[in-house]
Amino acid sequence: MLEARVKQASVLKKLLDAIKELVTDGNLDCTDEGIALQAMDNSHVALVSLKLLADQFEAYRCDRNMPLGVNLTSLTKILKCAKDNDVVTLKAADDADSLGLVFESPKEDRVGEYEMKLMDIDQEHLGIPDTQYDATITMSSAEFQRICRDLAALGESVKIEASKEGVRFSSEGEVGSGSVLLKQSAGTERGGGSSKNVKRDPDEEEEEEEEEEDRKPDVDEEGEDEVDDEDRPKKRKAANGKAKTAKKSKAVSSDEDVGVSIILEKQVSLTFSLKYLSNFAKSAPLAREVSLNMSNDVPLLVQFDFEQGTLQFFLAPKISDE
Amino acid sequence: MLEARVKQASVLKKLLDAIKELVTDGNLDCTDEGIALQAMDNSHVALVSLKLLADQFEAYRCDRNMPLGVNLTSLTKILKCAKDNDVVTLKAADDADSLGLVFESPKEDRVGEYEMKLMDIDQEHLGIPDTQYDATITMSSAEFQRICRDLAALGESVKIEASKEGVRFSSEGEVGSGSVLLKQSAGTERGGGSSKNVKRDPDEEEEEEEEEEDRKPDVDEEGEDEVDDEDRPKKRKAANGKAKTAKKSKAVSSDEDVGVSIILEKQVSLTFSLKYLSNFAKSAPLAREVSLNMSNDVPLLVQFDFEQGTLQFFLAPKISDE
DNA sequence: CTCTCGCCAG
DNA sequence: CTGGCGAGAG
Repeated sequence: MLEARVKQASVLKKLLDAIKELVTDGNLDCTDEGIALQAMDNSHVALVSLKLLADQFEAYRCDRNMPLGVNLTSLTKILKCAKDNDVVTLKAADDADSLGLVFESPKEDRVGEYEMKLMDIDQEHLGIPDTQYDATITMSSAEFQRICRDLAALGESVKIEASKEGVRFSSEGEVGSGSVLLKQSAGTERGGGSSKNVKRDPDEEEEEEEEEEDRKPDVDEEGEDEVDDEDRPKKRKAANGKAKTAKKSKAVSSDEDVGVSIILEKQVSLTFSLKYLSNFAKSAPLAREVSLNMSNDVPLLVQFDFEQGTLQFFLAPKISDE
Repeated sequence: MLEARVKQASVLKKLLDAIKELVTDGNLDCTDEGIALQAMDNSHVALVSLKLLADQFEAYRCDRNMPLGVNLTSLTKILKCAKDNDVVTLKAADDADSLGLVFESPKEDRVGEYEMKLMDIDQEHLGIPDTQYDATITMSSAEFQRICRDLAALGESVKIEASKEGVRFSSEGEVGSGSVLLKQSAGTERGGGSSKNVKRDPDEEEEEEEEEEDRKPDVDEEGEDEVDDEDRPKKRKAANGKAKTAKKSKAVSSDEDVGVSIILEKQVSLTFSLKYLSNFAKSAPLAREVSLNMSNDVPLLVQFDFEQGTLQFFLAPKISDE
């Protein structure tokens, strides 16, 4: 059986708000590691991958792996019956054909109990390769959302160009064209080689400043990128792990300005459908930061790390990237 | 002639928002006691009864009883021409075929004068029996509205079950089923026999506690209900009066949490159309509290007591209560 | 989290 | 034309 307790219904509500437009049905894959959902969007263009970690639940128990086929529209409806601060408990018996949801008010004077019918969903579970990206941009999720909304007023697609100086989002259409350039935050500039300290956590800046002196700042370009290729990926992976951990502790605590950080192996310039990016950006309420991970001619990964887990979106670039 | 002055146009606006969907035409019965409107809803399923008391008007004069047949849709349109804080004066000459409305800004620097055509409405004035109900639930009107909205997402009807422990609203439909249980607020639990002090006003709790010792708390079930039937109704009626008065003084002043109180003669379980209940719940802006009065197989009374009077809705239960 | 505005459906 | 729903702002 499954029994998973979430302290704040708002987290689940935000998650569903974030993905329900892209995906209407999907399997909640429940294991002892947590709950995951992976699905192509309705038009099979984008991929959504959600992971909720077992140890980040208020309480979690899953005796047996089970895929719970849910209609996300229905789930959204039912979650609307919970107030943001309610404690939510998800329950499913083995082989159950319904998912139980219990909403308890913090004062425990109000209990809502709901049952949602489940469905069988044939799921091609896609393995997602653990790609190393040429450019990783970390920025405020709200800013990302704002940029998508602004540029969507102009055109259908956005060109994202990442260089050492910053990242440029540009779009054009009937009424005109526009672009937003975000400069890398001071003190965080990194070339491809100096990739150990990835996280833009202000608390870590001192440490980073020191290490910077032992390194070669701002000198690496594509040519050099080739030389130490066997070494770097491993380092970067470690850094990513650190970034994630640090972010989790911050997501709830601080609301100071999120800077823009760019980790660059190689300049990239890719064009994406703004319709999809705007949809991805709806996850902004989940996490202060978003990371955009890009390599030329490879699907973009847009990732939100939040308290309870990770939400990833993948989207292939438009072919004509000009 | 009639001349009735209301200090805040917002009250009238809220009233019309609350009933205009149910009733499109009705007689404003003006007497020296005040203004009343009673009408079946458009589909003749529910009954709406509004009473505005003469002495709660800023000024009130009615020389002669007169029914003013108004189209509530038109009245709503005209009231939209008033700002919330305007002082409204309703005027009607004897045998007039129109109702005059004057909107004066509080600073008296703006006066709007409107005339609305009246219509002749044949009205079967229904006597509403002064029923004693087996269960009276008093709760936050906002919460009531919320529950109606939530459950309306699931099904067409709601089963309301009142017991000593609390009240449960439940509904089911295509996507699943749901129920909300509201527990009676602490210190307010009452059986049917101890029904003199009805109001859940915290200020009165001490008094209630004392009197309770002279009574038989929580021991009455159906069997006993029969024995003192001649005695209890009178007591309870007095209590209802008290409740109303106390509520009025609170409606505007405090916004502390409204608890849930349940006065129970007998457990009841009734099923109602959520469409109608949701419509009733639209009156929530009028009053912090709502009372649901139920007896098995008898129409539900949903009552809102507000500063200027009382708004009641009656709805027959669905036949299949299960 | 509530209220208001704009969009979509009946 | 009106009401319900979803999104954005205070």
